[in-house]
Amino acid sequence: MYDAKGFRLATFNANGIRARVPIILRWLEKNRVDCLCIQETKVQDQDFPESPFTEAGLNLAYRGQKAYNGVAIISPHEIREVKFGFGDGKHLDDDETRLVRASIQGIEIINAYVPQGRAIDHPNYEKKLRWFQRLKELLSRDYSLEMDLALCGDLNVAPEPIDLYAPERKEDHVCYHRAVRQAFQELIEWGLTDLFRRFHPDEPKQYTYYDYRIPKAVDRGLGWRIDHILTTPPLTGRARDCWIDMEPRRWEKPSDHTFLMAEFE
DNA sequence: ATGGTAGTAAAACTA
Repeated sequence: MYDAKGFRLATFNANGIRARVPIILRWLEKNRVDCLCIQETKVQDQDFPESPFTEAGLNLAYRGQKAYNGVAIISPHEIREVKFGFGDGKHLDDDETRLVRASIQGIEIINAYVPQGRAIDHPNYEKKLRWFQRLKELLSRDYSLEMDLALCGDLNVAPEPIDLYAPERKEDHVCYHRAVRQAFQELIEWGLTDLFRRFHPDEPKQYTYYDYRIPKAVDRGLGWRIDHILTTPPLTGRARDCWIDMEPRRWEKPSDHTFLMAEFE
């Protein structure tokens, strides 16, 4: 059922997991990933829809809060060493519902939902930039470049002009402003590879997020590549492909089919 | 058109 040699990893912003359970189950049936990282579950732990997944033989690790944030990992394998937040003793705000770490089949997983930032002159943007700084510190403290590590999730940053529509009009947007792009680059400089871009250099209009307030955003190509899978050198070496699952009009809403996937040997 | 809608959860917030 699952390829014993290979490992398939996916990330998905659910925007409310309770509304997405049927979609996720159907998607998992078709895609058979070894690990699915989810952001924006928007549900308290006591209300998390466990049984649809456990009855399908899947294991879960999740932490959420009422209405906002929330992260989860779903896997057919044992999910080991689950940790929430940065573990730096700071326990700031909503860290524990934005960051979950685990080890699955010997691969270290960091599933992150980076704060969106609201506006570049809003305090939340400072928080977002600090969040990237803390991610970098987390990498230095708890991980090494020799590990099989994937940092994935909704990082809320489009790294390059090719990664969003109308970049010339988005320079003051919290997901494209120079400071947040620089923060992303510092993760890359630590030694991670933007796996999607490695397999699709210079390929435009490959987006993982479409604002559902914009009519026909998918058809009009009004999207952003803000969800990412970043890998350490040994895991990059094992990677066979990375792609965005887009099957237009198969689902009702843009967010229903923007899974980012990677396959490793 | 600096708009719009989706989800959560019960009026208004985040994205």
